[in-house]
Amino acid sequence: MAMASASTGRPRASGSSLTGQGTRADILAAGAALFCTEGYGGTSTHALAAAAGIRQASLYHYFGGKQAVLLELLLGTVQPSLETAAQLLARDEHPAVRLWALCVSDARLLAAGEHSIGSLYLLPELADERFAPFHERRAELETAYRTLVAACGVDDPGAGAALVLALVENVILQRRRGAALAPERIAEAALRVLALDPSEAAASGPALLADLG
Amino acid sequence: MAMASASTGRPRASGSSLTGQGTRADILAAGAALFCTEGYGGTSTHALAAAAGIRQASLYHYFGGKQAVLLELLLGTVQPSLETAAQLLARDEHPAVRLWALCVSDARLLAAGEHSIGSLYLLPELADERFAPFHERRAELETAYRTLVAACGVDDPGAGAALVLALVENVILQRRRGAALAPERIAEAALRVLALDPSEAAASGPALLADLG
DNA sequence: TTCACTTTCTATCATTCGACAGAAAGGGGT
DNA sequence: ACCCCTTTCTGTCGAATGATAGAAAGTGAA
Repeated sequence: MAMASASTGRPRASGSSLTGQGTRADILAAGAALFCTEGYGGTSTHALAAAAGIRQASLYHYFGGKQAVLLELLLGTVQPSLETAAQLLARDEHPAVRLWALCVSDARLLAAGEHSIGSLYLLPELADERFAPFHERRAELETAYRTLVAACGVDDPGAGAALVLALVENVILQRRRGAALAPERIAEAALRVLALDPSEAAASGPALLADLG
Repeated sequence: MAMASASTGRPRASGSSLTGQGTRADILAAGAALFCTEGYGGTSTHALAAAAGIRQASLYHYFGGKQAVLLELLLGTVQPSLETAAQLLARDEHPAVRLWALCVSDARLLAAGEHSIGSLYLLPELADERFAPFHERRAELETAYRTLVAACGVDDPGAGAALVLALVENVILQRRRGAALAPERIAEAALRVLALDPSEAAASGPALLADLG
């Protein structure tokens, strides 16, 4: 089967693959950078390939097209959030503490990476039905938030979850404009917006977070 | 000089100008709709012209290009917010009440219109320096928020304003996903996130809002 | 009517787009 | 050595892109 050793075939034209993870990863990295800065429609397959260090036609060996690159980026971005959410839902700490941890975790994910990959969430082109798989996962994440908010005893969990997500998601725009608030700060604000006392969650939250791995 | 009566010259090919405001307004309306749904790079001058009911080349008679259309849309969108903010800063009601009113006003503006025009704020292409005039106005608005937050006695007005704006701006994404929270609800949450009591602001806020016109 | 002006059109330009076909270049297994 | 497979390339396609030039079609005032 010749398991992908990622360095077979004709050698790469430029020795740019510094991460050494293979061409496919290079394309994804290039897509993350370009889609975030130039937009989706503003990024041509040519530019995408050039940024990845390959020719335009070679792109089609790895992906069906631009939209396949974006979809994979999107799915890869929600997945860590979903996994953390699932872990936290199965726990039995106080709901407010778990919600705090989820907020911190997601805010960190959105703040991480060279180019804020969460920026992809904001692309208008995401309305296209080809990205429906992403929206499904995203809806699952929102459900997780709603479940935790409901467990906190908030009267309107739907609205509460929307407010909490608003604070967390805004990290994306904050990063775009310069510097973002500290994740812990956002998590505290999230509890405050639900009319909950953030002090105890902020105290025992870090331990829970460290326990997740 | 023949002041623009907006109906001179050769008659429009299609009688689509239902608003009757002239071709320029048609182009802006088409731009708002297309940029929000297809993105900036995803909208061609051809599509823009077609949606406005004119030919592609005629676009260049009214605007220097796509970017001029977007810039005018952006500036036209912040302006109402800035005017309301200026009015509220000159008032002498309690700061929390004025902040409440500003949040409600902006949330309403973002929720209004057929296509959420605030969606334009999220376009990645806005990083281009050609849109610098917009970012300046936008920074002024943030300063207004910060001033009001500071007047409320919050210890870190910069972070506070960022959190409040996060809640207000998220109306854009909420609309995109379906239905947005009520503006009053967001304003209350904004005060709560600052550890302020929203009850009195929610009580006397509507009167202030009605007084602005 | 004639003139100046505005608006909109058709036609065209070089460039770039996404996508495909097919060849070249290497590695690994036998 | 040979063959198979993967990777990457060059070359090319029709269609679409942004932009310009110049003509046609209308208005209102002199």
